[in-house]
Amino acid sequence: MPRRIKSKHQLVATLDAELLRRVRAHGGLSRMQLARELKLAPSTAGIYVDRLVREGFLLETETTGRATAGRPATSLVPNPDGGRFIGVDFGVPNLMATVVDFSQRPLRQSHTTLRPADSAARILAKIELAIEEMTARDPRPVLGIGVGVPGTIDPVTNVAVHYEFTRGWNNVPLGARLTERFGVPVFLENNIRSMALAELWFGAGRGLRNFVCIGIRSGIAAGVVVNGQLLHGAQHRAGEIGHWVCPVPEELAAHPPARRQRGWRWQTAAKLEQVASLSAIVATAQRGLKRNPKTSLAGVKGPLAIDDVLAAARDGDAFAASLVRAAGRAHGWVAHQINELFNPEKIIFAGPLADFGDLFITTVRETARELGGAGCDAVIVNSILGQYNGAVGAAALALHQWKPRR
Amino acid sequence: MPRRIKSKHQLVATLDAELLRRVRAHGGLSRMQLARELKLAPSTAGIYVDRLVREGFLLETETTGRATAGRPATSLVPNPDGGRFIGVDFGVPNLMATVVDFSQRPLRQSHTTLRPADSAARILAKIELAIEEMTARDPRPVLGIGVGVPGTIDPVTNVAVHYEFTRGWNNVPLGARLTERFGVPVFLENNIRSMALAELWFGAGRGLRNFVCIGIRSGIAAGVVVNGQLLHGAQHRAGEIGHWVCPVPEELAAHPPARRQRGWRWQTAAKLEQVASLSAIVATAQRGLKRNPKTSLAGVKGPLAIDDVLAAARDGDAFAASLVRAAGRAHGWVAHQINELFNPEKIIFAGPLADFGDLFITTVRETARELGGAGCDAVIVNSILGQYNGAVGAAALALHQWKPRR
DNA sequence: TGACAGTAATTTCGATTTCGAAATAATACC
DNA sequence: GGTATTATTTCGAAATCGAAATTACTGTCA
Repeated sequence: MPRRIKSKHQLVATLDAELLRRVRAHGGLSRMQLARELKLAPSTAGIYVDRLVREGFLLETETTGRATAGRPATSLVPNPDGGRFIGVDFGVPNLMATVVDFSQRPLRQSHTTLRPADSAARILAKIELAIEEMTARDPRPVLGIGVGVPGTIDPVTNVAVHYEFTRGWNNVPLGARLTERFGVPVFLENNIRSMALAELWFGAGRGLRNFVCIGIRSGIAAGVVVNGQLLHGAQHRAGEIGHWVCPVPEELAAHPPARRQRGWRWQTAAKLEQVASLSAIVATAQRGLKRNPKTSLAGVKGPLAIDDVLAAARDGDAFAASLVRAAGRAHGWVAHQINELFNPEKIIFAGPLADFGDLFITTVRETARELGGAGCDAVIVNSILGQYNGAVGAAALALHQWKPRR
Repeated sequence: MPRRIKSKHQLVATLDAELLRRVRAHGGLSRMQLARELKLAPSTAGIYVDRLVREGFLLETETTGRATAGRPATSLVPNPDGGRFIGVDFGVPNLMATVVDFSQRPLRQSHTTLRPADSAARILAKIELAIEEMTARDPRPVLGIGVGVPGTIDPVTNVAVHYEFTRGWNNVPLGARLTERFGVPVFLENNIRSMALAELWFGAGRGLRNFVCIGIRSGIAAGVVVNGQLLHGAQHRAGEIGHWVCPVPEELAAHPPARRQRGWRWQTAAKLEQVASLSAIVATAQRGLKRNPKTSLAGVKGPLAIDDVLAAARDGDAFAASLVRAAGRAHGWVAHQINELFNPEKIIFAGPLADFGDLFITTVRETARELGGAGCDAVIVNSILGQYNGAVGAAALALHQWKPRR
């Protein structure tokens, strides 16, 4: 007789949640399929499902056309009215929020900006405002809140431990604060990791057990999924590839090189973030304006923004395009390193460069293939989830942890 | 992040096996401690322990001096006579074998060499011979065999899939072959990963949940432990950092550089393995003999071996020492990258360079600290397990999977 | 068209496992 | 000797299993 390690308590505690997760992931499963997936006796699966149906969290749906013999399965889907979850994701310039229903469909979204000068208190206030906005004029209960936070967090105490680019952002008791304010469970996660969760549950990572999501915004970080689970590291600081010391594509080097080495340059001090993040690209563009008088970027009023560079590249501006391509080379190197180390099924790029289109990702692929010799096993793709990516992942974080109280 | 149900077949196969693992790890646990660790009711823990004692796999030991009030706990330890396990680890030049008893104490070890020209069949024969030698003149039953194999393996089918440096080493049904021959369960693992297992269970990784073990032999690879489990990757090919494209320390560059860049050099094509593996170091030493007439290495007869270089470095030869230091720099860069990506508790170096002493590891630490700016969170250490490292890990692999049949 | 075989999902219903709380055991400290 | 404290065992209750019904279909053949 096979013995289970999970005690009754632990099993009961998580079985409801796990069952709901599977149903959400597949969008409709029968009792038998659930029993097989969770390795439960059919009778046990039945007991749980029946209870969740009775409580209004699952709906039994009519079986759609089958052609197989045998009693048709009754499909179970999450009841959209089971409750709502809120997700917030913020980074240096943007704060995104979303509400999703119980079947994880987004109901509403909002977007505000944060200023680099904003204090921790100000950011907290803006988060609370965004959450209120999401719950306004909708009587259905909110069951949980997820927040994607830049920097390191402690998912046990729900404290935002540190973020290097916001003053005073140290040991902010974000979880406690929001729980107190809204009276529902709050879950924190690092924001690149919540992007990875979004990929895992809705995006290019659906159904995969091993993939890496690389988020390129003002910083660069990786969310790593191993065996279907997020990698956190000893101090929840895993994925900081922005600090990787990397080769520098010619075009992105701070000073023109003395001598070309097949288009790359090595500097001891070059961190990936200072080379191929959005802010680094903008800075390089700014520096290069004089040397590239023909570029359409010269006509931009005020300080350059990444959107200017991307728009110019899209319109065929050679200088802007060369910068995008150079960033693609740097990230191709990253993809190669990650592929060799993790051997993931996919490497997913997220952020404005990914939303931008083919020029970037094609260069990434080419570079990774070149460096890999035999080729790169991992499929390299752009995220297709768009900019609410992190917020949706954060909402799903709360949604996926939630379980009915027994 | 999904808290996954450890259902019966998933993470922890059976309570019996898990219980034995815990007892081995702690070297003596009471029923209560086991119940707490495994989150079982005390009564349940009691049932399992009693049965294992009855069957002769656990021994109840006298309680050693305590000072606490309350009924003293009866400590449980594995019965050394519960059975023996054999571990084999082979790489390009060496084949190591060991037998351990049921309490994972090594009983005997052996060492043979393989020649690069050896065919797959010849290697298989040598493995079988080594195993026989281990079981000879000892009537106690062998319960399992673990093998650390270079290259990729499939732990499900127990096939050695591929190894680039051995001719004909493709889809070798090593597991089936040995099971048939010896009639016991056989487990395969990649050999760097079995080194990591040895560290996890006996070495510098004891008690840690997140660490990385870097093995430097004729190739370079990493065994990664995340949440107490080995990382395998989608095709069981994770950890191939030997293929990483890396900066090249001056001293190890194939051609003297045109211009120094703070002691490093970047080449698009430089793979870590071609720069800082044992064979690369030997090759560089050989190449550098002419330019360094004063080195004691010039006096070595025949082709250089890595031991010559290490011995010379230990004796104060400046050229040899500079090569060791340069390898340390390269691996310091590796440690930095790994630290940022995984945020492990430790980074453990294994192989002759680690056995060699401080010169190497100190340079690694310094370089990692420099590159990390704020410093490197992970503790960087040498393995202290010596060269039977992988064999012991392989034996433990079998030992830890084993469970009494019910 | 309607019995009937075939098939697969679900339920039913004891059997088994595991739990949880209370009882018991074995010590230290007073 | 009594009390406090912790480990282990006891024992009824709850969870889960597994195999055997039962149900609800499809397809086939008279």
